[in-house]
Amino acid sequence: MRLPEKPVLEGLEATWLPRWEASGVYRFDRTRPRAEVFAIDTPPPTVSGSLHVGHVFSYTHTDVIARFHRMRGKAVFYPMGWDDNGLPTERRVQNYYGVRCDPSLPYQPNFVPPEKPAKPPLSVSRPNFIELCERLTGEDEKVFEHLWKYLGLSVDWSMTYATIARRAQRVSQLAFINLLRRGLAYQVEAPTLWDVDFKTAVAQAELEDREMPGAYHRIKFARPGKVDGAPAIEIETTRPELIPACVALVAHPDDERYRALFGHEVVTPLFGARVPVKAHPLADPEKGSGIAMICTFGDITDVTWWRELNLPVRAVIQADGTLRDVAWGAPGWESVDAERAQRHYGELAHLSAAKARVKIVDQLRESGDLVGEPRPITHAVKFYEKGDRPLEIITSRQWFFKTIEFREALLERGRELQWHPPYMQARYENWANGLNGDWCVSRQRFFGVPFPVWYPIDGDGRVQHDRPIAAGDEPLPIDPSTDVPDGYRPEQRGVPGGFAGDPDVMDTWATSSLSPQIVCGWPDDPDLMARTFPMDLRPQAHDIIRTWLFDSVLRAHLEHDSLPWKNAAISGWVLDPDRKKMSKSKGNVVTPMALLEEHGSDGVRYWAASGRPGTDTAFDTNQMRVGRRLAIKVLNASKFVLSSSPGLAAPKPKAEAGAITAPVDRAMIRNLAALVAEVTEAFDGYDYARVLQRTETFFWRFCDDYLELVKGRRYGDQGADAAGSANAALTAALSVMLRLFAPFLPFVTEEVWSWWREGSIHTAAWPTVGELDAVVPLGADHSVATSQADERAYQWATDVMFEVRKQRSEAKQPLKVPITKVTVQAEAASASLMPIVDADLRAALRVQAFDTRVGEPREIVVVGYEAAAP
RNA sequence: GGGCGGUUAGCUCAGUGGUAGAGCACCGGCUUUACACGCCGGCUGUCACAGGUUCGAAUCCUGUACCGCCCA
Repeated sequence: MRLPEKPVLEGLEATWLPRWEASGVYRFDRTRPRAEVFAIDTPPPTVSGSLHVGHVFSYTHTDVIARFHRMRGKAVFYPMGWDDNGLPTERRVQNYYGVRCDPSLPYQPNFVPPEKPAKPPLSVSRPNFIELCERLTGEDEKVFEHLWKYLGLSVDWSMTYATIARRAQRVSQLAFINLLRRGLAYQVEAPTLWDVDFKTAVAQAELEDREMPGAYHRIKFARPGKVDGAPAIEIETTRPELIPACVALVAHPDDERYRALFGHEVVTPLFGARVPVKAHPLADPEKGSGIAMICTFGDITDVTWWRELNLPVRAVIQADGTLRDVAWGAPGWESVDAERAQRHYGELAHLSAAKARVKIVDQLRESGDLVGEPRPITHAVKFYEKGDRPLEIITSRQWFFKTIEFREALLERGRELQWHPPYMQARYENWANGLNGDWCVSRQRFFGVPFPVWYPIDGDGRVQHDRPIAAGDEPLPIDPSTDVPDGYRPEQRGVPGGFAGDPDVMDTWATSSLSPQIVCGWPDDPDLMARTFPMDLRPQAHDIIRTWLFDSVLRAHLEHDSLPWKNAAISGWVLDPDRKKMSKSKGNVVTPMALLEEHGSDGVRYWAASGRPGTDTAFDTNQMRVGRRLAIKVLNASKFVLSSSPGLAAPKPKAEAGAITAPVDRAMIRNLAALVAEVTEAFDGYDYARVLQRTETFFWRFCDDYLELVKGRRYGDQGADAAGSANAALTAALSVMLRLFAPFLPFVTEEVWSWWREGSIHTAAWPTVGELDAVVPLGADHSVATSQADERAYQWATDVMFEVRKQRSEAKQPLKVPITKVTVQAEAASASLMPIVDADLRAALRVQAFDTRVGEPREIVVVGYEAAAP
């Protein structure tokens, strides 16, 4: 045993990280059967950003659980992933290098990116762009890995994956092909949510509502045939620029005001298009004038009306968000006055929706079709969560995964899953019940997993999207923009009679939702799959229940007819002192590395692990200081327990431990056994915060009360046997408490363990009640009566300590001044305990004598202090 | 508008029917032979509000207010 003279926390990370790496304590043992494995589906952080304190928070929760199961003897399967796939990486690369992707350019083999971001942005080919993405994410991943290791995550770094790497692409494409074969993946030309800046389709899961200023415009629709005198129909709309896209008006079937109009036609203002008036229950009689214009497409209700009422398409918004050219009078664009329509529309074409709105309001005002003035309102507008302008609905060809028809089965899967905390399941149910369409999985972007399909090109040069040529399983992953389908030659690409690759990439969630399959080796490593899948735990934050969690459940349900994991542990967020979510955009994010260096990894982990599952937690450096103090206390208390003769300059190993015979020692050990039972159960229920809190409380009382009480005795005041009992109890308790703390404070506990034990504490066995029972000698001592008597003695001793300490404090007497006498009056049951603890108390409190008598009420009085030396 | 969570000491939070708790902060004391990054002690409350159930409610029920989140 080698005890440091002055143990310190500083440098423990630098000491232990390389040793853990060298000894492979966190390496997954893949020879173990499924029952002995604990498999964790770790969230791959987005590499394009930077890790913030929220990541430190939630990843610590997972690590604490992983360490608990490792100590319980499980082979912990704990890989880390990097989410480098998709739009965030694209954006970061564009900004970092000052480039933009132009898919029409050829690949430049020796391309060197500009040292400083180019202005204006440099156009590069798609392969060059992807190289830059991989290069930058590679650098980011190194920084991330260093932080994770420094934090002490017990990840097996030999199993790291990336969501854009070949393995993830292969899994993603294989799963897609399987769905395609089963008819569960399909493509269709349909109105789809569309971001006009990113120029891509987006899914329902990526929407968010934002409160935006807008205005109701009251607009007249004329009734043909009754040119004069007949009252015009007035509708209200927030999007008057879509009047040229109007295909009908709609009112509620029961609305008396409009019932007579159903089946008749009205004429759009400015453009003179004849449109029918329809009835549909979704029309809200309370809203505006009770009759609405249906455009193709202003919002998702328009899509519903269009589909259910079998209306034609008259689309004006194009992919970039501007109004396209329209030839009024041509088929589909009939007008009662095509020339007038063209004149008005000509002023709108090529304007953005927002600018067209301003223009058309002028036109309506001039033509007299605007009733009154626009009425400003605030309303919820749908945005792509990463977007800057409102979503449009654009008709395009997109890939979908069937989702809606599995709604009930997915709800059942949600009920099958164990949620921690349980109420998070409501988020899942809420989302599943609110789904209004299948999952749109194609994205019109560059950096992502391509769809492994091509299309034949017919003799006239038309791409035959309804006859996709799917890649076979074996060559996957493939890139249809460079690879060639079976039966074709490269030079046939893009020519009549040849083929064309699918140009889109998959929604990143379509790949991320396969993280269990990616890490568990599906389908290429069935042996690993059998040992790890379905996994034990999915840890994640609650904001991505509707995306990552839901999609993962869907994919496992479709591919394996099972849940992907048994448990979902949902972390809360880190809130700043104003109770707002910490985020980069608010500028309130703290650099994690600086925190770890200032407070120590153990200190930061203590703060994180204090946040209960699912609960949002305030960012609180004070808690990190508390954690740091706890770690220091562990060092010092351990040194005391393990040393003897502390008066000597160099501590020596303590005397041999003996049989635990002193009642207070037995009581402490039994209390610790009760703690072990309680916290083990809490850990099994994923309530790590309770484990930490209970263990901490016990430990601190152990230091302040038990340690002080037995200090004199363990140095031999009462003879060798009495010292042996104290030393045995101290040592056993230390061993157990260190292991209870090990998942939370991996550095300091490993340091102390290394002073006196072989091997890593992190592969040591989790403490059991049985091992503590075993250190107290078996026999009559184990009777309930003896246990209770021991506990009363311990309790009585702490009561006396408290009272005497209080009086000494009130008398402002230094501890070194001996108390000459303490008179004690107590009920017989307590007074009779005095002989058992008398010697311990006299040493701990510097009391020369206790004068005890039976009586009530209980009174403990310090009679006097020895006169201080002159 | 619907749903979920929260509201306890100045701050951060425990506390699932039985005398309101911890840490931090604050005040006083103590260089004590593991630790001054420490130790001992003290102060601190309309448990958001209003009803109800109960012998008894921070805890269970109903409603209200406010905060946060999810979904429309």
